Amino acid sequence: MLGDQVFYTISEQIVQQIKNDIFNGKLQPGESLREVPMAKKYNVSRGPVRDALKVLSKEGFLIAKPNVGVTVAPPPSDEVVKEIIVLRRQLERFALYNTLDNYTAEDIDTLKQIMSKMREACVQNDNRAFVTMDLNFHKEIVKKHDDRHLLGIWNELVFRMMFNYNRLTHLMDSCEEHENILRAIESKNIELAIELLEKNIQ
Amino acid sequence: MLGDQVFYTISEQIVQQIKNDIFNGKLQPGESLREVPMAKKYNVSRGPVRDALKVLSKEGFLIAKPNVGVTVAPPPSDEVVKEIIVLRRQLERFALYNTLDNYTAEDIDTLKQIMSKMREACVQNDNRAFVTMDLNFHKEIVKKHDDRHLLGIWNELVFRMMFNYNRLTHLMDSCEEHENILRAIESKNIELAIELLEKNIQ
DNA sequence: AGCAATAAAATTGTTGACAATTTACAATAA
DNA sequence: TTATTGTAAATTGTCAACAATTTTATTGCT
Repeated sequence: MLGDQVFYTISEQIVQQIKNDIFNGKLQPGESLREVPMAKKYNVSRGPVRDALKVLSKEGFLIAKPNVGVTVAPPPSDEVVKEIIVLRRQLERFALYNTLDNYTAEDIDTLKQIMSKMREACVQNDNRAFVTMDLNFHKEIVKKHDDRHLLGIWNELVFRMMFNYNRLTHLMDSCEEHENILRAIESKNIELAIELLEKNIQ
Repeated sequence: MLGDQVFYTISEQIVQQIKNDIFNGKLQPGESLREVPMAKKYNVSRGPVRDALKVLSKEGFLIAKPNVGVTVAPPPSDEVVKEIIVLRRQLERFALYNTLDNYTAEDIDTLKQIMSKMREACVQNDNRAFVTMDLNFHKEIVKKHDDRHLLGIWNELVFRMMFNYNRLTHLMDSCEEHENILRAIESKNIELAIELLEKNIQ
């Protein structure tokens, strides 16, 4: 899930590692994360571990309590996941609605590149890569809006969906859905693009 | 904006201080925040300053760049604020809808206490206190839902509204609106409560 | 056996120092 | 004059140690 950056601080890499451990069940809800043993495990000082835990707490993956420590957060309930989906639809609709007129060939190209990787993930039956590209596709739509706060909020929504990372199912027809969205975006058909976009978010 | 806790770490207090500085214009969008001078200013070591800057970055108040530092984020555009309001309405509606049946006398009491403080703020013409209570009122509604992820998302929305903290206007009729919401909650009139709640969010 | 008090161990919060990276400025070449 | 290179200063990232707080273990009493 690391992105455009080329180099990553130790702390950032630890964030990613812990996320992966949560996603693949190595870290269970309620489990305590201790700075000292983790620093030992990763063979670094407590500083970057501490930074990582702070970040993950704000992203909702961990629950921090001052002077006590952090525990792994439980995943959102199905009920709340459904609501997140509603919120995502609203947010992405807004983003697309306000930016579609400004899509450049470059933007389309970016989406095409993501589509290409998504297709490959379909072919390879690589669920993880597929979900990553799926989210990247949607992220590009949100990023197109120049107010970065929108992306900040979107991230907060998507982080919380990602607890169920391994349950996000790989649907071959979802590939085609994204193609259709891309086509609608390319032809600047706002109604269709939004309709297809919303349908896709689930 | 500090809440239920009794004691606060140095880092948490610095978070609050920086937020206040952003709210009252002492820190302007684009301005760099340097760990070393800030540590000097607050007469602490860099550690808690660093922690605070990390937290504020994830909350959207600051923009962090690895190895470079952090700058104050620009406020959200009016357009995005409007969207945040839409998202808030959706989220708070969801929260209230799913919890109204479970409201206890204690819950009502909590809301009444907040209302009481809000009334006082109205009387004293204290805009800051009023806005704080306004948000606390809404926060209680979201907190009533036992999945804390909902509150996490709500916080993310509200943090970004708070850039315009000093522009959030004090409306005497808003006091009454909250009273009406409270009354509808108390009598478990879901339709009315939700209608009034949504009307109030702006 | 259960509970309370105390002590010891573990852990978090903070500090100051060193390493790595970026920024600012000066000198040199085109 | 402008662009490039080199150096110094500033800053961030990380480290190890100490202080403060919490958790766990032990002891004593009922």
